[in-house]
Amino acid sequence: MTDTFVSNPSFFKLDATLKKLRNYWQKEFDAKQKDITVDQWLLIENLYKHKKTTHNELARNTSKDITTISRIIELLVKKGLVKREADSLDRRKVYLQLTPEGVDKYKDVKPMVHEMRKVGWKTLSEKDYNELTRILDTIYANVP
Amino acid sequence: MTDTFVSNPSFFKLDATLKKLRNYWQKEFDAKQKDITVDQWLLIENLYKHKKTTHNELARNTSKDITTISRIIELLVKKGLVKREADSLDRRKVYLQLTPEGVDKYKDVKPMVHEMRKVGWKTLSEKDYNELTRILDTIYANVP
DNA sequence: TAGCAACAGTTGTTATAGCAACTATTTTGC
DNA sequence: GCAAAATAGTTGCTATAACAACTGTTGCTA
Repeated sequence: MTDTFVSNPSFFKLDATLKKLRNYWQKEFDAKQKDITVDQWLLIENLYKHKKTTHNELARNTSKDITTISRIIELLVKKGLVKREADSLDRRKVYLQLTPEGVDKYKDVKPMVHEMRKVGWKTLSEKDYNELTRILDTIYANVP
Repeated sequence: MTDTFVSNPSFFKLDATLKKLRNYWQKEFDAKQKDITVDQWLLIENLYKHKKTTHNELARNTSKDITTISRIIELLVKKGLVKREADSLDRRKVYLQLTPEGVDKYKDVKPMVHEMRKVGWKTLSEKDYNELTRILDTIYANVP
């Protein structure tokens, strides 16, 4: 591993790519008046897959801070897309799940997300995808 | 390009990796009481390299919104690390440059940044780095 | 079983991200 | 020349990120 390449700004490149993707997604959401943010979408997607989870599980699944989850969920509840349900045995726990409107939102937005995911990859191969996954997983594992 | 791999969450992985890196850097900065954030560091690094730039140039160089630049610079000015200087010809323009304290901060923090950059890459090769760069650049170019 | 640690979640605060609207200049087009 | 457009930067607002401190609940253990 040479010095020059270590000094190269991969942090910057990750950041720039992620911002480009996030802005693209958000502009498409706004253009089609989906009335959600990218991160709100990520929680909706996760709640659709897991049906019934706690704040903690959602935080782990999405790589988000639990305080951030708490605040995004608050917004989704206000929008009527998510409902909270207290655990009858452990009164500290609150289960989260999509409302019927939340499920509708998922089904409404899902196709355009699928198309947008294709856009970033249109000139890349499955091998590229596996390489990216491998490298990012390795960096993730290397960092304390 | 198969459907399954398109639906895989590369967005999520980028986000998670970047957060891991950012949190690691921030914790190291805090532990050694450098009294800066990761993004403040990125601006300092950029100002050290370019000596004298405008808000606009800095925004382009760092892939940050110009309003974000404006606010981070405000914090750096308050800390005495950056100074603003009006252009004598075009009174709309403000040049930014590091103060002597800003240069000291750069030289103080630079070595640990260099070490931290190594940490993420310790089990990866230069070929991996080139692959990551190529793939991220391609995604960046693919996204409108 | 009393006390305390651990756990689940919320709230306060500061920072970054981005859009819209704004001021103040400079440039352009006629 | 002068009005309109473009440019440089700031401010207001909402959202996400993360830490610290907080409430309330449950589990552990001396």
